[in-house]
Amino acid sequence: MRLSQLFGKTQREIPAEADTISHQLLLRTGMISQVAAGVYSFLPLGWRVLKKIENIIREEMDKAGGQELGLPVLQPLELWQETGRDRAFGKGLFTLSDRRDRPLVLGPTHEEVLTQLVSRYVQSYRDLPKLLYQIQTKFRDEPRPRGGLIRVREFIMKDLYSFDADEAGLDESYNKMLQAYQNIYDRCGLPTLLVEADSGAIGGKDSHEFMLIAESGEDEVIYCERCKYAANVDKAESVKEKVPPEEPLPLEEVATPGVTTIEEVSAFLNVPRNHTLKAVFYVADGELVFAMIRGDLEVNEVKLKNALHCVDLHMATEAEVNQAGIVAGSASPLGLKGVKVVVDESVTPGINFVAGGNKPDTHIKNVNYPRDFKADIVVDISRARAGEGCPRCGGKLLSTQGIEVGHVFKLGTFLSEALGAYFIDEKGVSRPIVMGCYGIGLGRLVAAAIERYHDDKGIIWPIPIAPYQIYLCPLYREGSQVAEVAEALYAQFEAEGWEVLFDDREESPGVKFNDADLLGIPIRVTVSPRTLEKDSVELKQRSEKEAELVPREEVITRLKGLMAHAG
RNA sequence: CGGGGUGUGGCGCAGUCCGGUUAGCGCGCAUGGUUUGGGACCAUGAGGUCGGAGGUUCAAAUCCUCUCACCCCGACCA
Repeated sequence: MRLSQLFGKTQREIPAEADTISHQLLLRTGMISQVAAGVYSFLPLGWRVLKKIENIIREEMDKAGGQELGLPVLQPLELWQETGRDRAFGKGLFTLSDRRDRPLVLGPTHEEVLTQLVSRYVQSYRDLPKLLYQIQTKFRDEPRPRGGLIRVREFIMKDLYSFDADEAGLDESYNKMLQAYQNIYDRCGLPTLLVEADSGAIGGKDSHEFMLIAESGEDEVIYCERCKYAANVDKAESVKEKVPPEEPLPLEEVATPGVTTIEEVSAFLNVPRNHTLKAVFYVADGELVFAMIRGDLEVNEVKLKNALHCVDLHMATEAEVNQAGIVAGSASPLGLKGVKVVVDESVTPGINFVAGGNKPDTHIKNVNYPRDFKADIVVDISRARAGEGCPRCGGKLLSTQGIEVGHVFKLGTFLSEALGAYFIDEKGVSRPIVMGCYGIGLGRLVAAAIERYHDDKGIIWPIPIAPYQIYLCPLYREGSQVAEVAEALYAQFEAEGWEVLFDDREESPGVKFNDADLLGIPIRVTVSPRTLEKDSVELKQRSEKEAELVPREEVITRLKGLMAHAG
């Protein structure tokens, strides 16, 4: 491709909209252009990167036994009502009506349509297993799109769905996909971490995410420094600091004027924070919930949501709390009525806790479970933190930020049951198909790659996903052979099957070099009067500091080496 | 949805508080010329309903009201 002909050009200045590095670079390089919040056009350069990734994904899906198909974006809302997932998605679902006022949705994912399709073609265990996938545009009305391609409302996604006869089959499909995903990231040159993930209120038993570790990542990952344990903080478990049980003492009311926070209680009464009880109020699907946790810990809302099996969960407002006759800041589990009580496991050992008195300026000492209060649910609802113990090996947990670049789920049978996707097994018994689903957002992967591979000059593409592999950079001067040599090299490179961005513009060296760096093309080949004096060209890898002079007759060999090395 | 911010040629910004003639600067773009190893220089030129609607005024980018869009933080988020 001749750069002079390319649609799109680089920008010197950082667009004001962009805060994240990948967003800035995507805009400056002319790879994407914004149309609306969370909606982007891809220009040729950006589209090429996307296609590279798409091809790698397609190859790995096929290799794993997947079959590609096409599914509609436009889907009847009715289908979503059958599985009840219209409620689960809520406002995230883009909806519209046709001319006859039939409600439709723009598919945010395709389990419903595909499961329905599969139910028409799969009747026997002999028709299973099946791995079916699509690479298509999906729509989700995110509350807040952000970070360029990191979180958008319209996006291209690869989704594979597995259909198996039983759990063992699902496990096998699941493992195949884990391997296929690993291959994809390896081939893209992107190191990822496999972490346990929350499957949401709807998911089945297992779920994993692939995380690209990056400071700008919006997810927190908890991992063990000793063993392989790694989990999204939403899901992560941890061994908390133990507090030795104590002999229960009688309850005692104490005056605590103006004291409300755990910090203040601890200081005022001179008790450690892990001897206090923290009360947090939530509203779960309209019902007030009282969550109780040790004072030094924090509530993990995802865990709480799962424990409650609710769709909507938010922290209660002071008004909502007061309405129930409870004093926020001095809330007590004692004598609570008409409120669901969820108690974290940290609270059950008999420790003489300090809890709220349920009237202003009062706390109660020596509160113990279950002597003094009852719980509707006792479960782990605590947030794991770095420094705590690994739930597997007891080692020390660490924390880092990551970008979610893949998510796989064991769905189970709830969808096949809802949509009537049954098959007849060997014994003639009708059973629901066991499902899994496996997604990768392509655009996000592009952004994640840039977050991972860039410097202050621009992008540094790994060769397999670079829009072009070679940046051919002639520095023209009248009366020199530069133009002829460059043209010859261009033809030669293309004949080798390499993808070449030929900077045939009449620009100054500075402009060309800076654009080459900004665009992040892995290998730069410079031809100038200076190099021709020595019958050479200059080779420079974007990832390396130093350039190198290479005799002309050796260029092809050297480049072959670089290409092979980079896979 | 709550909090904060921004809308002025393709991009980045000044001008708005305190209304006043042809709305300015840098980049980019066009033409001509001089340049050519890390974002060159000179000259000439094109390009703007000042987000939108309404209002105040002799006069509005500037003041008032309403509204829209986008960004950031939070809530939210398969």
